[in-house]
Amino acid sequence: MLELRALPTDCAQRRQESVCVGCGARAFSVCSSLDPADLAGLDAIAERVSLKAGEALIREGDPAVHLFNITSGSVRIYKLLPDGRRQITGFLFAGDFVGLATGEDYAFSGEAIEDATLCRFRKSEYRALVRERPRLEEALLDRATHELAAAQNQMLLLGRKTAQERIASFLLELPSRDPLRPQAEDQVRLPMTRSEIADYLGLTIETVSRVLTKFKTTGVIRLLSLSELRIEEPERLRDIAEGEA
Amino acid sequence: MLELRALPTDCAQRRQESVCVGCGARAFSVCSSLDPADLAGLDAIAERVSLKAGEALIREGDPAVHLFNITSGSVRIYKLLPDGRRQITGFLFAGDFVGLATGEDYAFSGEAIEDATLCRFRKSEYRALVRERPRLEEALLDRATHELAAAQNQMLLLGRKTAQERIASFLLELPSRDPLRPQAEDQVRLPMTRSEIADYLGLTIETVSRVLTKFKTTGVIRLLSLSELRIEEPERLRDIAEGEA
DNA sequence: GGACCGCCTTGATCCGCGTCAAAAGAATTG
DNA sequence: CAATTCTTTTGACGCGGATCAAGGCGGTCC
Repeated sequence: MLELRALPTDCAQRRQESVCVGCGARAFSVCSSLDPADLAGLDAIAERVSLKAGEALIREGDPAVHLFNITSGSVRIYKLLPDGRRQITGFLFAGDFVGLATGEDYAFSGEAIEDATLCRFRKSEYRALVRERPRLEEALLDRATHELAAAQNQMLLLGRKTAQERIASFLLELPSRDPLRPQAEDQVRLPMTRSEIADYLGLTIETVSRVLTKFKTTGVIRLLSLSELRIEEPERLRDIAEGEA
Repeated sequence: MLELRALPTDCAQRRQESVCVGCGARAFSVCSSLDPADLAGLDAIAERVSLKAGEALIREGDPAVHLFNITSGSVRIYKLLPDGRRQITGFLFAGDFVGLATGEDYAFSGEAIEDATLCRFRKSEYRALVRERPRLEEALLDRATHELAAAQNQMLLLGRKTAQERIASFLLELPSRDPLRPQAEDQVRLPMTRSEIADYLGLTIETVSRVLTKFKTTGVIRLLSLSELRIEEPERLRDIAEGEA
């Protein structure tokens, strides 16, 4: 199947272009570094996948055969300890690449938080393509670099910040994440549950809930609904996030 | 100076080759992916630097002008909160690359733990070189990938493991880190202080000390000196690290 | 609309690890 | 080698956040 698609027939070309060219997430993804000609090459090996909320994308320990680009929705990636303790290592949105930190086997699991659509690539084919497209490789390295910096911030958060500081940091970082839903900086959408926030911040749901309540009663934020809030005093929240309060 | 060195004169060539070709850390670093011809190009832009224990390499917030390859010794990289809380995000050894997770400015500080030697590159020159050497870029992406996987493990550790589990994990990961001092898997050298271990694991020095004492009294490890220990029961330590004890 | 169910909030209690304090080693210096 | 200083160990105590336990609040499904 895949080999057929890669044939440079008019039909295949047209069919494929219609996918990537019209992709709403292209501008935010590594694909943006490909010119139209290269894009066809990507198209040729891309499969579209859609997931319902909660469905798994990859499972820790499985052989890493696929890589993904998220085109809409959101995804959580996480690691588990044998007794079930979970650490969510990232929330990913449209444009994000899944599978960078991957060797032979997946080192983490990934599931859709909300309904999501993705582009799926065979790792072997993707690597071959990357090797011929220096700009794509550069874009991947760039992304890896950003993720490493983000990971270091998260280590600082997990290792040294209090519960209040963690949640303040989280609320400030989130709104800038989903490019398909650009929102005012002080408007925060929480597509994930309290339990997921807790597992991302190294806390329990009770603590997350309590701190949010405290932020609410002190007027720093306002809860519009369970999954929507607004930052009333960004200054104070920033101070809290950096431990200056 | 650098321009001069890059001139392809016989003299410069010889002088440069003598550095990289004889480099004891080459086999473990990204440089290993360069063939002898390319190595000369790297030589041309490399400066050798040596640091005494405690000296700073880069400082968080400074413009990121240099990148480094460690050729001997060890380095700590860390981030600080305004009030001085420190999170060490990594210990680096010979062959490790410093500056991957770097944008315009350094996002972390780096200091030598022990006396160390490094190769220093101007970021702009290094990037230019990388662009012409796909294999080097590939090697960098590979390294970034591994560091990302390691970062996710560290997030799991910081977010969800107990003090005992953290220290057990740490003791198991360390011996494999310094390629210039290959040691039996059960022999662990600790070039860093308790305070640095604590700041790496999100604990206090007191807790680190107490847990090590406990491991000692229960016979899991034996302290040979302050900075040298031996794992007596690797099995049990592995169980503890994964929360199965 | 009522009953169920999953998620979230709130309260009471507990405990692992941080904090504070002091003593015991190591390392460094003159 | 004595004196100083820094690091590590050990002990007593306290607190932030986990755990345990209800209760509230939407949703969804008959």
